[in-house]
Amino acid sequence: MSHDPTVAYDIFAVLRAEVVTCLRRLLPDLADDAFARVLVEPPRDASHGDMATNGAMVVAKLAKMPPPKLAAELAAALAALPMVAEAAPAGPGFVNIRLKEEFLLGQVPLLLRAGEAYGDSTAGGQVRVNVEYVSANPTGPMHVGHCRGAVVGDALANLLHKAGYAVTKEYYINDAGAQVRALAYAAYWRYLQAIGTSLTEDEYSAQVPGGLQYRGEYLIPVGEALKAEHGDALAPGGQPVFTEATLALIQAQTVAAMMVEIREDLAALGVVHDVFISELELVKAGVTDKAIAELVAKGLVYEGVLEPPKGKTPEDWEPRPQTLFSSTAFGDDVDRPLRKSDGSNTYFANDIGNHADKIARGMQQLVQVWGADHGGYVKRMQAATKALSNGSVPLDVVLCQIVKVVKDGEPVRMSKRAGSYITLRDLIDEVGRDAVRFTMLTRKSDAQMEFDLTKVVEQSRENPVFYVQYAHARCRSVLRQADSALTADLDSAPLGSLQDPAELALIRRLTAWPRTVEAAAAAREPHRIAFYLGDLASDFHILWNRGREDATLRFIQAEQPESTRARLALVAATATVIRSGLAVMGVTPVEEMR
RNA sequence: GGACCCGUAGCUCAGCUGGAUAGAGCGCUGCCCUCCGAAGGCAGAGGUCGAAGGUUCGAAUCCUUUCGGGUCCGCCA
Repeated sequence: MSHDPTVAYDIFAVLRAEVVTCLRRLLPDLADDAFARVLVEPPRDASHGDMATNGAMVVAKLAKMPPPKLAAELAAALAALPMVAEAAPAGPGFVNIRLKEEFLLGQVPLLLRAGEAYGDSTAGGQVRVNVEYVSANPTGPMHVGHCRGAVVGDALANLLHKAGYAVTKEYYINDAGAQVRALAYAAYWRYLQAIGTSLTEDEYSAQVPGGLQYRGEYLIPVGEALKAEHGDALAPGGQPVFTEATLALIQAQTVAAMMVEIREDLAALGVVHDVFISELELVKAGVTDKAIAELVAKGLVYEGVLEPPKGKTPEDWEPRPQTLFSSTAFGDDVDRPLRKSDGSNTYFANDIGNHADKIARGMQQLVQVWGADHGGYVKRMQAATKALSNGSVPLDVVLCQIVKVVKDGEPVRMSKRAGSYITLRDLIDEVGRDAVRFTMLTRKSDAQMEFDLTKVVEQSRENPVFYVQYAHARCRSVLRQADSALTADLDSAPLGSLQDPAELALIRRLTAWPRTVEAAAAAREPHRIAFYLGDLASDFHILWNRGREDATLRFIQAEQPESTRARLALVAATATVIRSGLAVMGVTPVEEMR
């Protein structure tokens, strides 16, 4: 494999290519796909070397050779490579690889030249990926329930971008259903109050279909704004007029006001979407009808009667014919309704329009970040996407489990602003944006999480937010304290003096950053970045602590400018990778701890 | 009744898409600060990976069954 030796790259990918080349030469009769499962990874035990490959074991069967024998031959071939110091068969057929020191150390200057772009990958091939996340109903301020999805989605989008995908960050505004209509009624009430109505809240509520919802105070400014713009024209004499025109007008203005607020909340969290798509606009533009017509044309829509759910039958269940999409043809459990009994579209039908629109805009892969309560919705949407794209556009859904907010172990419930729940703003005000973002990524998204307001701001080893930030601050501190003559052009510093196991371990960790990015992106698991940074910080702190016991291991050595420069290069490289990782997470690196 | 997610050390969680003797932090036990980098550091104990089968050279990881927890199951989004 050829690669530009002046550009930083994933050395694991380089070695993997070499392993495959060697295997091909040893086994010329094997087909290419025989090597698909060949891996080159860091060994579990560092004493095994820098890398290990399962290549011999993976192809041994097809090659009709005992794995250890093939491993021995592979090791001999690998040992001849210029960057390899030693390659030896081990265990059931692994080959352990020890890299030449200059090759390993040589990664540091490449990394420094790449800067925060280190770890950028071409794996995505600039494939157009649409990542939709948050998509909270525009019916009120964002609350903590939206927070995890917002952070996970944003970090995932950043991650995919870094991995070489052409990413669109998207927000789908659910501004067409019964919920936003209920919102319009609620805003109407605040408007009536603003212009001075004789109605009581209960009297008004009695006139509203389904009763008055969304009673939080956050709609008061909307009522005031409606008054400022329309006077009492929307309710002459303070009496409500429930015409479609009036309600639609109020609804549009209220949704717009809520979206302003939601965008502000998101901005406070550092989340900025590229595209906001309106459900209502898609329906009006005929996108939704067209998408469903497409399904009809494919013979995937029919009138039918669904079986009641087994076990727990709803009280008011009545079998009735419905317009159904044949999602079972694509792996769903039952076919899904597209129309409500009043003839209007179900949420699912409109969401089909949403996904059709993404496909029509040329998206090649779709990612949805949803709350766990939407788990039952995954198969039907994947079915619809498959049908619409003839299987060419995959839809991945990342489900985020519930976050329980606690303080000192006690559940926290009430919001200062909105009464019934904790707003996103409350959370950010309490612990800060960076702590929120980092902490939301310290668990797999499909695992439940407890968010402890006390622990996430604690300055201790057990708080990963602090631990990683501290490592970066220490790096920066060292670089500030060093003589500026020593910190110039660190990418040309001779590094031969880096010999301590802790130093080499840190370098190995740094070289694992590109493959970490690729693997995390492939798995759609941004939490892996947080864990990698925790490991990297740990390696760095270990090295720092060694300097306490052994003064010769301190970074700045007054009498040793050359080894000082080598270490400063390593420190700068560490800071660079931490920043690179934090950038994916959307967390600001700090220069000092305060 | 069914679908999806989770179950790994006393606790909170990783485990790089099937690899070597299953890891980390906290907690626990024992050491280590006159001073030069202690918002700590070093070492140790602690596991039938919920259970039982299966697939294969090899399983915490894949399949089946089962037990516990969560989410959800036509006109909410």
